[in-house]
Amino acid sequence: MKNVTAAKPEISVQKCSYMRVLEIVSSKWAVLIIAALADGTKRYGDLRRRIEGISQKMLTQTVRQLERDGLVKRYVHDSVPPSVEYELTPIGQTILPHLFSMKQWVNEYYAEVERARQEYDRTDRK
Amino acid sequence: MKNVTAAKPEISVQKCSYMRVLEIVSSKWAVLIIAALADGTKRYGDLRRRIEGISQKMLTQTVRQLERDGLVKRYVHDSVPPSVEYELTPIGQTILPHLFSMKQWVNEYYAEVERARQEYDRTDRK
DNA sequence: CGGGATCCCTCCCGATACTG
DNA sequence: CAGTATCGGGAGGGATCCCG
Repeated sequence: MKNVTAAKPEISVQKCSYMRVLEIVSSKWAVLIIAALADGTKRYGDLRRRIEGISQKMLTQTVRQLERDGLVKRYVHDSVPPSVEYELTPIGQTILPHLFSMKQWVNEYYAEVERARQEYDRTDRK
Repeated sequence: MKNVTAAKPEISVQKCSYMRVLEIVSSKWAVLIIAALADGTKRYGDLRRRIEGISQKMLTQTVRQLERDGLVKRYVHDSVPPSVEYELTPIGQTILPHLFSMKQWVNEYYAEVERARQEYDRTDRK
């Protein structure tokens, strides 16, 4: 008779869906860029200004990755000075409700999380 | 008349809800641990075995952070050998539907994302 | 304006060894 | 069994300079 709690890694880092979520919306910048594009197309400089603290390197890099994943479309206008616009693709749009619902969750529970942290730091700290 | 696209960082790295989401469910390990605890209390070793590829350092560290945030409760049984169990708190439970729904999203769109990647690598690569 | 290319440094995290 | 402590490599990402 085998052990019921036998070793079977049910959550594989390689295959499981949760890893794929994080593979796509991995970085904080990815989430913020998608959020910034939620209400429509934006230019590069607009994004840069709207997302506080992002460096151009990370903006470019992350927006490229989102484009590669098919979540963001990049439009280059042949003009002087150059103008580049970014917008969410239909697939990119489909992730918005999930982000919104996560946002709702935070708005509802963040206060409790902060209380828990203070409690933890007060009692369990050495 | 002011510029309509004036510089107003609407998405602050410091304050916005999306950052708080990532602050709580930041790492991949956090998500995988919560997922592993979805169907009930687990012992330390069980978690370690169920989550493929996690080191004990990251398991301990992440589980501690989740405990600090009030998402996970840690039970220490005074026994020899020692036994420690982890389970989701009520707050921890409330995040599960969001994770599930993200999982659904991935299952629905991941194929398209992979297609987009291949397309991107084929055409836009140098 | 919208990037590309570099330098450089932090800190994440895995590996390893030890403990109550 | 369930951790803690320490070391070290490597990648993430910021700062800076340059370009079409």
